[in-house]
Amino acid sequence: MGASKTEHFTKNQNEIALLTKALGHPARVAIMEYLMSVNTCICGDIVNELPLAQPTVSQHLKELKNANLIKGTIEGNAICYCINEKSIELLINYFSKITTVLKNKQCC
Amino acid sequence: MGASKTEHFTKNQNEIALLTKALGHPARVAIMEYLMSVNTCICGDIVNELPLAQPTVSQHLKELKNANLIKGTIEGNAICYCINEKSIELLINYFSKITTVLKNKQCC
DNA sequence: CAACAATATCGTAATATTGCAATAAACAAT
DNA sequence: ATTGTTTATTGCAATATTACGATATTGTTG
Repeated sequence: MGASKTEHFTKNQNEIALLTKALGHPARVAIMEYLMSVNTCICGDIVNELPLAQPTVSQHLKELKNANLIKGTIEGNAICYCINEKSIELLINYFSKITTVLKNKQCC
Repeated sequence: MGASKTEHFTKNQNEIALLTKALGHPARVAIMEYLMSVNTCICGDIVNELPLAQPTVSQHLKELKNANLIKGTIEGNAICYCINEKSIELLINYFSKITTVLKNKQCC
């Protein structure tokens, strides 16, 4: 069918899936890394950094913003993007919880 | 076109994207959480825990295994699955690196 | 070996994603 | 007001994902 049965899963499971899905594309990982690499918010020139056409980059940015992984504020003509630290921390907490639980197991 | 231009991105970017993409579905997050919730490897009955048909679950397990997020070893008739701690740690390290870098910025 | 149990694979339909050309929208600057 | 710059939206083609019924595979047990 192709449509995810999101209604069968918990709110938290859907939230984690939304975040990780948004990161689940090399172009979007590259965007995050570029936002990370420069020492301020990025106003413009994200497109020039990627091997993709402008509409494609715009679409990827939209998805990242939709998942709350980045924030974008209009700065005159351009738009300033930067990483939403809270989402990254949420992911770190989630994965840390997993490893903590796994520490108390001895299999595999 | 629908095909990701993976060849334009770095090996690491593709690796992170592969891992996060594999997690980017609530059913697969639920599988991870179930593997985490019980105190041993799971032999069988993952299907009963999910609101999805057996072939669908099998497919999701295949994708998680493909991304190296879980390990599966044949145990007689059943298959023992458990989380691959290394991949989780890889993700924690990656996201931790991001927050560390962000700490040295003052924008947004 | 036949019957059963647990997983995997195949085939297929419904839907989603990816990518881009063309175009629009919003603002800046001359 | 016209021109240029930056970002978003639309429309569409190619491909990928999701889900599951039917069937195959593999190992267990009587």
